[in-house]
Amino acid sequence: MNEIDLNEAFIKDMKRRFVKSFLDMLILKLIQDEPIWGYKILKETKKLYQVKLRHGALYPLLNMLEMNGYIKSKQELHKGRIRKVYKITRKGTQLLNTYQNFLKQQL
Amino acid sequence: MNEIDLNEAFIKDMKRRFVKSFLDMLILKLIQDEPIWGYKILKETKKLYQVKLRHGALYPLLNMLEMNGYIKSKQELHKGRIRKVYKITRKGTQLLNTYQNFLKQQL
DNA sequence: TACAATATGTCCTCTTTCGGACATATCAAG
DNA sequence: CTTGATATGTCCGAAAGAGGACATATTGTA
Repeated sequence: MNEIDLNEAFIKDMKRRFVKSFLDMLILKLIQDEPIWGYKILKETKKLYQVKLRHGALYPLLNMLEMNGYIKSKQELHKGRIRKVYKITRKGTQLLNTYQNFLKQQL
Repeated sequence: MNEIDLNEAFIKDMKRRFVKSFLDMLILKLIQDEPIWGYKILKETKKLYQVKLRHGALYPLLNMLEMNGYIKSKQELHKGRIRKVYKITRKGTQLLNTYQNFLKQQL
């Protein structure tokens, strides 16, 4: 492995660590951008972040975020299937702001 | 728990997660600031970061960083006790730069 | 002379996390 | 009419990680 490959592997590892630790915040950020449902989050993250997000990890996480009042779901019927479309709450927005301020301090 | 306490608890949790995921980078940063040995790192982090860093976690980490060529140790005799004083290598400095650039992109 | 501090190291168990399997239902396309 | 996509959910065994114990040696202090 040359230096460039090592660097790419390192960045990939940083990404992996970051997603592992702050997945809930990244999901919250996605929901803040636009109301979205679980299945679409799976597709979006696959496309945008090259992150293998398991649905078995995502759905419990979304339910937890809602239980804590950071997001709020609304059932929408779309072509015979029920979607749980989430949008961020004021409490969720506040949390995300605190998170972003925290991150800035780490630089 | 009121809102302020919740926020403080959240920041504390973010800190915990960050240290958990990027401890090696934080240690590397400390070594970059000035050559330092393990025991002093334990004292410094306790004082500065309010992080309970176990020596049983730190020493293997330092050895791993040296094995990978990011830091280099030099044994120094101080009042009859041997200290392994570490300083950062060029490879280590490059790694830290990559890490910091990565972090900036996460904002 | 015993206890706290300095200094570095390993090891083993408990807990947490992860990845994949199991589960269910509808719809669209071949 | 079966397979793939959409959509959401639980569960469990394996792997990884954390925390504290074990280990050793010297120095400073009460």
